[in-house]
Amino acid sequence: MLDIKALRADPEAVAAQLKKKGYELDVATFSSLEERRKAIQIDTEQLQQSRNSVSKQIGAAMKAGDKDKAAELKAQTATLGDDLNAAKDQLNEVQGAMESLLEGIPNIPHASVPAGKSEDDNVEIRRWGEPKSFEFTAKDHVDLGEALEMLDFEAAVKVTGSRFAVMHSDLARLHRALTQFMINTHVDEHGYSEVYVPYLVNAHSLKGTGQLPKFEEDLFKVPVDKESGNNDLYLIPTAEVPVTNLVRDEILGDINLHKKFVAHTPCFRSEAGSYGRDTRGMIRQHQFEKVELVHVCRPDRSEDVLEELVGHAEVILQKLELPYRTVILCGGDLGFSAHKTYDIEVWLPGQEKYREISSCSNMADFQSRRMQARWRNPETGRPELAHTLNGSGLAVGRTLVAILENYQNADGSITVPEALLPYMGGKTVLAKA
RNA sequence: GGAGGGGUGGCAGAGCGGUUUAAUGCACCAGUCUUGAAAACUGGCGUAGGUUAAUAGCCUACCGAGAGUUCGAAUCUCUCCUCCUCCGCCA
Repeated sequence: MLDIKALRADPEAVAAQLKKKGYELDVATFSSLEERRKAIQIDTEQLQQSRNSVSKQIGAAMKAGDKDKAAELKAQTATLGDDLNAAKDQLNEVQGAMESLLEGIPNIPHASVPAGKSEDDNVEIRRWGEPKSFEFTAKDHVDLGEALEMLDFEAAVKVTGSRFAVMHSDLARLHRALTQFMINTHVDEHGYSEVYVPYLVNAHSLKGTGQLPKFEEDLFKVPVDKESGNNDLYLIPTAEVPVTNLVRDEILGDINLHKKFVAHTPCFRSEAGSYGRDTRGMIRQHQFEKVELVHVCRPDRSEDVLEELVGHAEVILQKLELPYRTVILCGGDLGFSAHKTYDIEVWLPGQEKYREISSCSNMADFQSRRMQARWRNPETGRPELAHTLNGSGLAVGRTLVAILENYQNADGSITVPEALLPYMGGKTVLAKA
């Protein structure tokens, strides 16, 4: 959510910044709504004030035993109640309208975000590693995994449906090894605090991180009370939701506020609207594992923290010796809540393309404002909004895809990356039994 | 799943229809005293919104959440959430 005070002060300036994101802010609607809100709120509060004052006088009269005076004062309030209720209704309506308007406005992009409409306009920042040249025709992970009889999409269709996967034996172990390797690296070498969180969350949390109310169709909903639908839960689309919401409604006291969490969770996405995209293989699934990094920091640090965060994610690919490039997202490709985002794209020989494997974003105060995540600034002594950031470190399923395709051998076997050997119980190669 | 009891400021804890402007204690901050500290004493000490040049005043709201009764609700009623105790079931 944007700062309504900034919007009031200069809506045109905010609109100009949002334009970079391809979002047209309706300044006229905002301004007229704001004018109504102001008038109605002042009116309502004045009515409340007079009611409070009369009630107090009635109380005093009752106490003094002056029943006539009390009755007389009561008579005065005859229409006050109705007027007040009417005013309150109006106020609720206009405030509700203002809130939904605000909730629908995306975050403002950082000054360093390049202009552009789509992912084609993202700007490459750096490359690491050289795409390996094979002396044979490189296969994609589906052909490799199925030939090894370790990856089975048909079984997943039978058990559940499309966009799910079943993994067997050494491949399942490699998948698990990746998760352990990533978490250990972030905890032992990057100083993250490991956290285990629920995979089902309430609507309040999703509102805090910005998935609701706008993107409900991307989520899997789990009905709890079928009749009222009031307390329905949602499967998390990313650990960002439960982890970032740990600081919701908190005022953190740390003098140099900086929390770093790492969490491994499955992620569930309905992928509504992506029919036909990446239908082959494990690239786009309804369920996938992800190791997520979340930072909560003081506002003046978030720019630097974003650079640290991207670096931590990149280390995983470097240790796995997987070639990648890092891009900064252009305004048009930036997510709803993001202030600035770097994507890390890993080289996939099967597609001969760099594909997204991590997305690291500074949300600035956009999420904090929604969820009232604050810290006490020792310089002012007052609670101020913290900044939140998150990034994949990394998407486990896609990393597995990258390993299959980059570490494939001519006979269809897969060499285990050196960094994962300690987790593989002596296995050095994935080969057909 | 059944029975009962709770949710009040950073914490503990009173209040159970009307000067509540939420007592009191602890913690915290400032001051007095002191060479310094402690103790003692004095004062301060919530959050959000509105208005405003203002982080000055003033106003409004907030006692788990929402709705209701009332001139007036922390206090009464209803619904929900949540915690605790006991019983049952259970990885």
